[in-house]
Amino acid sequence: MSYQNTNPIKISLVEDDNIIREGFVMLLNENQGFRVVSAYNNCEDFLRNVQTDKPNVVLMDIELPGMNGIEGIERTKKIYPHAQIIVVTVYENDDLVFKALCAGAGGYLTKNMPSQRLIEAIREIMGGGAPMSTNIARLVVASFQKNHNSPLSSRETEVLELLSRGKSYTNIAEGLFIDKETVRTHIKNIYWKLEVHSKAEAIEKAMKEKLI
Amino acid sequence: MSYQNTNPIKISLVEDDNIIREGFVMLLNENQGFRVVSAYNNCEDFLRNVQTDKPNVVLMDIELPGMNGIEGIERTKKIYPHAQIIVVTVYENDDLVFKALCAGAGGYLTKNMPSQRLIEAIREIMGGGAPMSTNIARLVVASFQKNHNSPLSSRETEVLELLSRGKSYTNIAEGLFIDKETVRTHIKNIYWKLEVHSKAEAIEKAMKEKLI
DNA sequence: GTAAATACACCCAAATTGGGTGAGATTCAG
DNA sequence: CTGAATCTCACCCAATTTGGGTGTATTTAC
Repeated sequence: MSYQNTNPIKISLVEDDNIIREGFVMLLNENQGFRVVSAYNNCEDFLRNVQTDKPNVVLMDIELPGMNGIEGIERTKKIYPHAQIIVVTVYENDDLVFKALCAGAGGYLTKNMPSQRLIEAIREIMGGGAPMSTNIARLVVASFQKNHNSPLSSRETEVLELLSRGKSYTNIAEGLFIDKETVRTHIKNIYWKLEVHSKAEAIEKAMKEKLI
Repeated sequence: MSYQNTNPIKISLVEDDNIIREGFVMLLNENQGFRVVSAYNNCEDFLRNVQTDKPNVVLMDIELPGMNGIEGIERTKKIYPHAQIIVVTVYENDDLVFKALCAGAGGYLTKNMPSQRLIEAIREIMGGGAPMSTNIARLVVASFQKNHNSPLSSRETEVLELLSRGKSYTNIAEGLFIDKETVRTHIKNIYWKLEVHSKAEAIEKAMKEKLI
């Protein structure tokens, strides 16, 4: 599949650093397959024009004057969901990564990448992928992994899992084909092991320690 | 960083197809930086030897005779957590991908990749990354994204979010600095909008439709 | 064979939940 | 500017849920 012989990929940039922004414009426009249709130093201006710019891909910074990038991603997805958004930032902070992805980012790159990586990333996201820097990919995958040293038995974990989905003791008992009293015993033991005294505390602690 | 001048990366294979397994062995051993220390056609044999094989990286198939790969990943992580596990399979099924990652896989490749991608992936995972096929990465990232056409208002979403963490009405009211009665009203409206009649149903539906 | 895990029983009181109905204040789009 | 949606609070009621206590029996794993 070659993009050279078809319509160029339309790109919008949102980046407040003039040097970097202009650098990206030049880098991308050099490439036959790409066309930078707009470049802004803030989200507000970008959002006002996104529906006329109609970009295929948006490269979005996070730290911006005025509205931040996370909010910007959310709003973009609301008014022009067709756009694929790649975050390009210096921040490798866990929290920010997940917030960006939850808000609708389709990729996440850190600025210390070689510039060629940017080109690849745009091709990747247009080809149905989700370009991420090495460390980001690891962060994302690690977020799925459970704690392999759980103090809870597998049955207890099962019970807590159902409890965390809002099920009542009765519900859980039915789901596991055991008596409600047995569920209660399990939950008492879970509370004792986790040193908590309520559903909410148990779920919070279990989430934090990746037990469920 | 060159692996050629240091200790080779030790690799174990778990793959029941003889042709593919032997193909991987040859491909990897051709490479100076790698050494295949063992290759099995089932998980059971692998698990018996992993502590003596001491692989850095394990390439694991999912569909296997006897114990399946997901179970295999879990057990491997229990008895030899040091190993980095890359799933190599034909299955691109959502459920399987997430189960594998939850179980402890650090990467996920589909078998239709060019063989060179396997080499890259092993280097990637040893370098702190999480190698994934294009479609898999998209699946994983998409799993974070919320539905941008939620029928719920932002306040209602906030309430449902707290409810899904096991909080009681009282808890939620305190957390949002509003009255318990207001929380009740929100929840009644949530139930009406989602056409459900209980906490568990609301959470289930909200999760399914990615409202929270 | 001992410890952990799993399962069940009964007591009790406080808290939670779901449903109904109504209503004032604010915000936002047409 | 107006009407719809949202956010806020109030009071009624009954059934269910929850957390804590204590005790027991069977199975499983090391």
